[in-house]
Amino acid sequence: MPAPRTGAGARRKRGRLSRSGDFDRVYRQGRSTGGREFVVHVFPREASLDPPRVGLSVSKKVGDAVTRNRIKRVLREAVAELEADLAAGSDLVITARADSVDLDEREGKAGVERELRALLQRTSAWAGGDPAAPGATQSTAPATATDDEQADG
RNA sequence: CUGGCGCGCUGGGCAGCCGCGGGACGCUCGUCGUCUCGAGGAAAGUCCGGACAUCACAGGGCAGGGUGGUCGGGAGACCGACCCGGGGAAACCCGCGGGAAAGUGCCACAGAAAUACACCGCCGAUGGCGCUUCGCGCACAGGCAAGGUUGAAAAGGUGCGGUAAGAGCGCACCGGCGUCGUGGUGACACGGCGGCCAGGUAAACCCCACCCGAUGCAAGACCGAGCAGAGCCGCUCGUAGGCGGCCCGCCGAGGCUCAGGUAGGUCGCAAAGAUGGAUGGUUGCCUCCGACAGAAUCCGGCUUACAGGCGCGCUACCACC
Repeated sequence: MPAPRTGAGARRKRGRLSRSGDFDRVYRQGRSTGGREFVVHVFPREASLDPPRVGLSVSKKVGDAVTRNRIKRVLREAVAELEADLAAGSDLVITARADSVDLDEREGKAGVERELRALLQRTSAWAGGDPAAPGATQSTAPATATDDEQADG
């Protein structure tokens, strides 16, 4: 019995969002904000001690396989720079839109990082930036927030 | 040299800093260290084939589908050489590929007629009629398919002979067909002879020869929560069981086993090898870095896309030296 547990635990990459169920939870129950190039969904989990997890979504609308790989790599580099700013225990999904290709061609990683930072600052406002009392705020806030976002988008 | 033609290679490099995935080794066992490997010629389209896997399957046939010049290789729808048709001065390039005398269908419009005809015509030798006598006239019987008309195409073409007019009826050459000979493994080529009877379409049905079981790594194999199911033990007589091994003490209504197999995991899976999916970011220099494009079970082939650069071979009409 111990063998599969350690094997699974060692394989799990930290800071990555996996499982389509996790994605669905972020989309359905999280809040979102978007710009011209990216959309960010955020969902605070209960266990706040875990490091934040980030998932990337780059659809075929963005471009062919080479283009999509490029966008994902630049996004990963940018996220690595901004990781310290992320609230612990939160899941977020970053979706690239078609205009992100132009941004990358013009400014590269620096432009992507700048846009992403702007979006994440907005999310940190409603995440409270306060990991001390996450359980109380999260139980009430997400339900209404989800409705607002769905109406907007 | 220049122009033309064919083939092959390459598909940014170097340096600094910061990163990512796999593997091996090491230890102070971790958010560790060292070493090492880490996208393509097409990774693409998924058009073929093979391996592998599960299911089906005595043998044979039908249906359905695929392939189609020859020879050699091969698992092949692939490759090489050759044959055939066309282009070029040449190197070379492009194209097609069993069978249309087994049968059926179709061939619009036009045209008299589309494998079959007689509209306009020609003749009227022979027979008939009239005049009349070795002949002439009529165009009734009949003969003809040369000429005209239509068309992409009218049952070989041109010429001479021949005839009443004509006709491969005869002859010469050409074309096609058959046959014989020679050369070639063969497709086929060349030559002799024969008689003239035969349109196209098979990516229309069809006929002939050969080949083909189905599904595809989300194949498939193993482990396996939870829920429900079956069996056994136990249910206040504080028992079964639990509190890390034992005793006391406490808690106590459930506990254990089973096959099946969901979520999930492992394997399949690799000298790149993931399973939200690594192979990157940034700075500087190289006068410029810029094409098409990102592995997902593996291996062949085909097809398609492609900036720039490099090399080799062949050819010589015209122009230049």
